[in-house]
Amino acid sequence: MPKSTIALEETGNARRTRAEPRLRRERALTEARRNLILDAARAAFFELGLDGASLREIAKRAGYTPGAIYSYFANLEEIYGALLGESLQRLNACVEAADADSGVPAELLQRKARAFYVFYRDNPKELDLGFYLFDGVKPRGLTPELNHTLNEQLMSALRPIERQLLASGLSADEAISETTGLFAHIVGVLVLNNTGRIRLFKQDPDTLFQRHLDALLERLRSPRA
Amino acid sequence: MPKSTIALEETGNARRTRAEPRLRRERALTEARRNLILDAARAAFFELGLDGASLREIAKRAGYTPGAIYSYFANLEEIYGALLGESLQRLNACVEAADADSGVPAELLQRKARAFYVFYRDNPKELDLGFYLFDGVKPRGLTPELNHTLNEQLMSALRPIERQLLASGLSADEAISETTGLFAHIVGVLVLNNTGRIRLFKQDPDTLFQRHLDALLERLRSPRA
Amino acid sequence: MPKSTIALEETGNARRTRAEPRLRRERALTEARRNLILDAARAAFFELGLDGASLREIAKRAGYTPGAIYSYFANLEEIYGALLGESLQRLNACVEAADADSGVPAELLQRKARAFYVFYRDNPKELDLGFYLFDGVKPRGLTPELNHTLNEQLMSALRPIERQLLASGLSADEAISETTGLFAHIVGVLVLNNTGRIRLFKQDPDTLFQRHLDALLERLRSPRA
Amino acid sequence: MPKSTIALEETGNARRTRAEPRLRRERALTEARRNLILDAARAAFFELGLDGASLREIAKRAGYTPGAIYSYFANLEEIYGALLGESLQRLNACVEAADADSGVPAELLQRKARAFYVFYRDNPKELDLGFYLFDGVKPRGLTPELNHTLNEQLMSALRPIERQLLASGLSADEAISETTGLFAHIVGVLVLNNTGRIRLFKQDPDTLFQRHLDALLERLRSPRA
DNA sequence: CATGAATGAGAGTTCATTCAT
DNA sequence: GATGAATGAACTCTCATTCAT
Repeated sequence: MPKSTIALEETGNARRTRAEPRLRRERALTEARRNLILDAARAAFFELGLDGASLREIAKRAGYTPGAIYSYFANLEEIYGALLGESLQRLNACVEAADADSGVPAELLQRKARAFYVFYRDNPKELDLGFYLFDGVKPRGLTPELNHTLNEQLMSALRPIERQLLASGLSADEAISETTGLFAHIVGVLVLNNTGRIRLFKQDPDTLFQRHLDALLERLRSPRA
Repeated sequence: MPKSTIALEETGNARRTRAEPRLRRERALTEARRNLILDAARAAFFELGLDGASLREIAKRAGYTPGAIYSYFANLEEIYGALLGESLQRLNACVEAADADSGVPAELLQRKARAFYVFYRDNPKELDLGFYLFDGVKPRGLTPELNHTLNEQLMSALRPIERQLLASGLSADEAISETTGLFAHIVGVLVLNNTGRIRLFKQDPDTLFQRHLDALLERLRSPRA
Repeated sequence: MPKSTIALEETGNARRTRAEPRLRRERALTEARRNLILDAARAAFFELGLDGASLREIAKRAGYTPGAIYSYFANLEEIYGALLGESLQRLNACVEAADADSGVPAELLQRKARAFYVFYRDNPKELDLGFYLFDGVKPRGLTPELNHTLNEQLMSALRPIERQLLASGLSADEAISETTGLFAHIVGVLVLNNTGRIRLFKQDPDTLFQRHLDALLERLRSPRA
Repeated sequence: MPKSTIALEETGNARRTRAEPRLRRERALTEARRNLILDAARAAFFELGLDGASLREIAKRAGYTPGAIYSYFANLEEIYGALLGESLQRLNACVEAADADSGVPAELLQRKARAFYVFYRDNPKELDLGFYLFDGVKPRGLTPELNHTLNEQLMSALRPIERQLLASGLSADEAISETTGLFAHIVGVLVLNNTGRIRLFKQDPDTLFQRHLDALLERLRSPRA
């Protein structure tokens, strides 16, 4: 029975069916090469910053001629976009992986927030990347769809935090507002840290962040009347 | 006679005070022209951003040819540095000018903090400028001395805030820590705002900042036991 | 048996006539795909001009990848050549289709000439195509044989005009000379028109052409003594 | 008296007055270098055609690096424009220089027209140049002003012909119409000649042009009733 | 002090063509 | 027959900086 079914399937679009393995393999190879280029781009970006991550530099690191890159990406900005998308995916994974020993919302909130903070603290360049590509700055490369996707990914990474704030008794409005505030604080602390400004004040970012978190938790425990 | 005059000029800052009128005039002119260039640079930077404020563009706006600029600045980065210094001076002026109706420290604190926030909210490009030039990223142009001066100017702009925190009863350590936290928060909120990220969350920066300030004031009123 | 068949196929054009059905079918398919590519090329050329009709663009429109095109054409220029051949075929058809109500040579001449003129007036890009590929400019692609064929096609399109001039009483030499003159005039008027030069003089191409035709007809009626 | 006048002139804007010789010399040098680049461009264009006259090629021939060209021309198209302007100037000179032994309008007309024809017959590439830069094809480089100037130059070169037609008794409308027709004919004959098409018909351009001219003169002599 | 020509390096991008698969 | 990755060369243009004048 199965056999005849297969046979039936093979008549008609047999060519497509038989070609599938090859197609799959080639698609996988293409994907792999695309990733090699992204690796090169990421490395260049980490070592040299956005300005240094020129298309030529990326191509060189990937072992390609500049023109070859255009088989995989429409233009340089698309590479940046892909890099950012990838980065946000890793961020999401980190935040999702963060877990608490107990089921207490406050503790889970803390873990999620710390995961977010630590991700960018340990990968400072990724913060730059995120802020390079923003609404309407560069005309080409960052299509509205991609922009939308990237924004969604960012918001998705913050959702676990928002969820714990809701679970802690905040209203929807308050939850999103506090989430944004926390996000802003993390960004601020890390920007100051990355630019060496925090050292000026003889502070360290971890303490600053923890203090902010504590204050937030405290506010949750005893809300203003 | 001439000899002793020369000798006198060479001691201390005698050169400046007793300088021949011609020298003094020329020095003033040089200073004026330097400022003309800075004006042009600032305008270019505001209108076109850091990328658009090329040396050529600045020269054109200043009515100079590119080469002439090098009579007043060692290189482009030095112009950026000077621009930042100037910006910090204006920031300081804004913060100092902020005053309270009453003498209550909490109110003065609020006014000073708001002045700081508003300055960067209304001049978003100056924030970029500040973060472009940071420790050890760019080799040339930003000398250690200039870096030190700029850092001092930044800290000076925050000192009024720190002072009010002290006046409100915080310890020296706490005061500086809270100042840094406030600074970080402002930076974070504005970076998020400038990059269009705040709109994502349907928040607005003023509310976010005010909320943070309120929480701080609250903390000052009823400190944790 | 097979052997003798092969031998037969190899003599003369036996191969084509006696070809196995499979071969014939494949040849027909190849021809069809070649035409698909030419259709795509023509469309690209009409919409984007010669510069825009890149091999990539043609391939994309034909639903092929760039490499595939080389199964049907030796290079890009050969495509242009084929396009021109096709264009000349359509030109010939237009001129042949032109007919007069009466049998008066002068009227038929006018119709044929107008048909020629109108063809290029309404398809200005085809004129460009014709002048892009000319003697000895581009080394590759346009073989002497192809060049010969194209020239024959062009002359063939002008032959009806020449024939009517002969029928109107001109000598062979005069006929060919007037034909060339008419051709030159049409080309000149249309080049001027396509490049916007005619508007400069506030003239319109149709009037210009008609005036020239009238003068020619007048000359035919009352030849110089 | 003169002396004191001079002295008076020198006070006030003395610097400008004294600097004049230097300025003049430098301006002359700049002009000379600009011309060197134009020479290189013209040579490249004549030898390699418009496609071959790339900025790199022009720079190489002028002994410059590509970037240096931009001190003299805003972009490649501006070079083409300058080349065309120059060409039209020479055309104008040729037409103006053409003169007749007698004062008969018909003869002068013939001389002027021949001058126009001969100019483009002997400099066939300049015809291409003229048709490359036309209304609204290329966005940059050919500014509306430049376009206007070039158009004026072209019309100016045809004006002597128009004038003789008027002198021969044609109305203003007829004169401009015949001028345009003559222009079209010259263009047509030469395009056919340059692309090798005239040889196909075993004609030669000079005869073709002369025949057209004769027909025109004949028409002038015995106008249609 | 100021010019502005010139360098040299580099930017992103496009292209016809080739060729292993 | 068809793919599509890859080359290699080319393209225009921009830039900070230098330096003879």
